[in-house]
Amino acid sequence: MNLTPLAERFVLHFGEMGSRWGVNRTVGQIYALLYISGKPLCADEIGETLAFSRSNVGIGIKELQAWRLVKLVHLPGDRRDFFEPPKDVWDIFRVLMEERRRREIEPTLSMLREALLERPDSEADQIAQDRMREMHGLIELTTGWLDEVQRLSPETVIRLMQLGAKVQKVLEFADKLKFGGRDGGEA
Amino acid sequence: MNLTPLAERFVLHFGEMGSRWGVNRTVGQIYALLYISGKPLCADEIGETLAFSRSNVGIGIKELQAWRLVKLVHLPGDRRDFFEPPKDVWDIFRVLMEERRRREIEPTLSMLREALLERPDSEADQIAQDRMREMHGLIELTTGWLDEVQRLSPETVIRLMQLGAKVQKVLEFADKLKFGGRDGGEA
DNA sequence: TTAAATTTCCAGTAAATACTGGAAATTGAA
DNA sequence: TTCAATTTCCAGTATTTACTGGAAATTTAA
Repeated sequence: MNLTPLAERFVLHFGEMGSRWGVNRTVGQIYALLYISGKPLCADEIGETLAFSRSNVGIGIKELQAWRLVKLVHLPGDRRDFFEPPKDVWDIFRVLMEERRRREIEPTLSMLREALLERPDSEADQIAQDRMREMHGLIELTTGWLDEVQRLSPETVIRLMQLGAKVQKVLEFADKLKFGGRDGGEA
Repeated sequence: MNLTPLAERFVLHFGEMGSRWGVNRTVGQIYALLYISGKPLCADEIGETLAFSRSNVGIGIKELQAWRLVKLVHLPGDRRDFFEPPKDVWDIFRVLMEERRRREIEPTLSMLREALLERPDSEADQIAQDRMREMHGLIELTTGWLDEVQRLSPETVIRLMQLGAKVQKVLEFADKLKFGGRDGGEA
């Protein structure tokens, strides 16, 4: 399979960006190719198009599967493995957020929880623990919020985003109408 | 300067996590150390505490400055450069979001904008461009929302987060009261 | 059960990144 | 202006990560 100049630019860009997103060039390019192809591709097709060795494609796909960004599909009458990304771009977004959270946030949250259980036995530890408590509070708040948002339908989330800063006005109304914080009471 | 076991765990953890956040071990550890120290540190102190060469500390600090995660300060009667992170953890959060957006999102947005201006001259390009349009729409929506949210006070953002999924109820009210989308009209 | 197609694994190699120590440049007090 | 303190730069080395080709294992149609 041969790439059009348009497709090639897209693929090369994702290869470059890969490193900023925690994956290597190969993985970035493979994902980009699958994303714009509009149909499932098999490992050989990918390797041929991007000029990667068969093994390299295999490793890349395995990584994308670990990210839940591509899934394995089978075409009737063909025993090869084919791969495709989630159809809906919102699904991709959600998965990406979940995975990044799992990899980048959760380990730190665990560490902080443990560290905050200990009794500080010096002034330095006292200060350090205070700082950790601040960080912990922020992470709890934002991940808790993310949990809640994920329970909303994509349509609601879209509406919310379109509302933008006007949400402040809505909030002021909420105050009057006694919509409180997450405990349901007033602030 | 010597680390307590508590502080050491924190520092080592951030060293490990660094790679997942797009910085190396050195940078992660330096930042962690500055974060929990509660006072500005100079390069020598950092290098001595973490057992890094003086140059390595210099490079690491430069990178943290590029991220706007530490700032240079001077202590009276001392000509050495001292460094400290923003005091407020919400500032750190905001800067982190801004920088990640600038590095991870903006380049892709530019590329998509350009690619979408072109006239597709094959069915494959047509499909590819459709996919790019989807991605572009999602990014525009979310970054536009982020822009708006940044205009709110931290207190408002905190309240919003604490509201969580209950925001849906508020939105339903907003509907009745004719709070519309970002254009101010009704949906 | 066999054999061809396909995937996974692995050892070796290539490339990129991180790190060091020292030399050069810069800074600021005297 | 001088000189000591401090920072920045740079070349070389070490470490880590990426990639390849082939061999072994697995799968499935016949």
